[in-house]
Amino acid sequence: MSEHTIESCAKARLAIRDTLDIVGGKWKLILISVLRSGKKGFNELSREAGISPRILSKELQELELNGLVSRNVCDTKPVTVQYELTPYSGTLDEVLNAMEQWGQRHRNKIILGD
Amino acid sequence: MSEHTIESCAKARLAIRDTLDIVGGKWKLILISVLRSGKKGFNELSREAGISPRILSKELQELELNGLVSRNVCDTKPVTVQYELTPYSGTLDEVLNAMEQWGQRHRNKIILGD
DNA sequence: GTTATCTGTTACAAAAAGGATAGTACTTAC
DNA sequence: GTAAGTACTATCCTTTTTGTAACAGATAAC
Repeated sequence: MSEHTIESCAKARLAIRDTLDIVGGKWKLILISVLRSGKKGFNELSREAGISPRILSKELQELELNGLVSRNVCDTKPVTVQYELTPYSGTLDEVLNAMEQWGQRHRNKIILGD
Repeated sequence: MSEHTIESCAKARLAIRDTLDIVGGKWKLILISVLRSGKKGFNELSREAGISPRILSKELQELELNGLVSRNVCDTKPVTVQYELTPYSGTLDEVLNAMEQWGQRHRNKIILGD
């Protein structure tokens, strides 16, 4: 695990690129993070994440395409749609947790004067 | 840890955004991954990572600014520069490992027919 | 019928990111 | 002095990403 040969790093790079292709960018991980507190409607997501409808629509489609989010249309008065994390999205938990922890620690490090 | 309240998710989102600000984008994590196999020169990095000098220069400056990479000028015949991971970059190990694992598993899942 | 809510889409614009190519400055080898 | 290697930088351009604003279709409330 702590070996970093040239070949093992080539594999690592490929894997990282793959991951970035799926959840890279400004919004994917944020949206998943938001959805962790439960299923949400479209406008709800837009407000909570601070993302414009246009981008949100695109991001959700990509997340759904990659099996990370499910979209359920509810037969309510004004048709509502519920977005929800899939079980498969749980495989990203380690990534999300690691990034959350690092972000918090780094922020502390900066605040405490580098 | 498995609680995902609205407030805890707000914190999580902030932390994730912080992390993305530092190591987001197409190259940062790739470069760190490459440097895990040892210190590298500028052209060496450019070749191994497949990144153009202009972008490489910019990315390295940002990584150095954030204390993740150190730049050492060597007093050799043609002046060479060695880029190396700092100890602090080790705090990203969990993030990198998690992303590597996820990328590999996801690739397998896709190859094996989704 | 006007207004409001919900889920989006469309058209347009701006900004950020990334890439290609060439060139600079220095040194060493031939 | 010519070529080649080091480490970049400058310029220009394309692509990608993100954002803003408006609008559409459907239903309900007033």
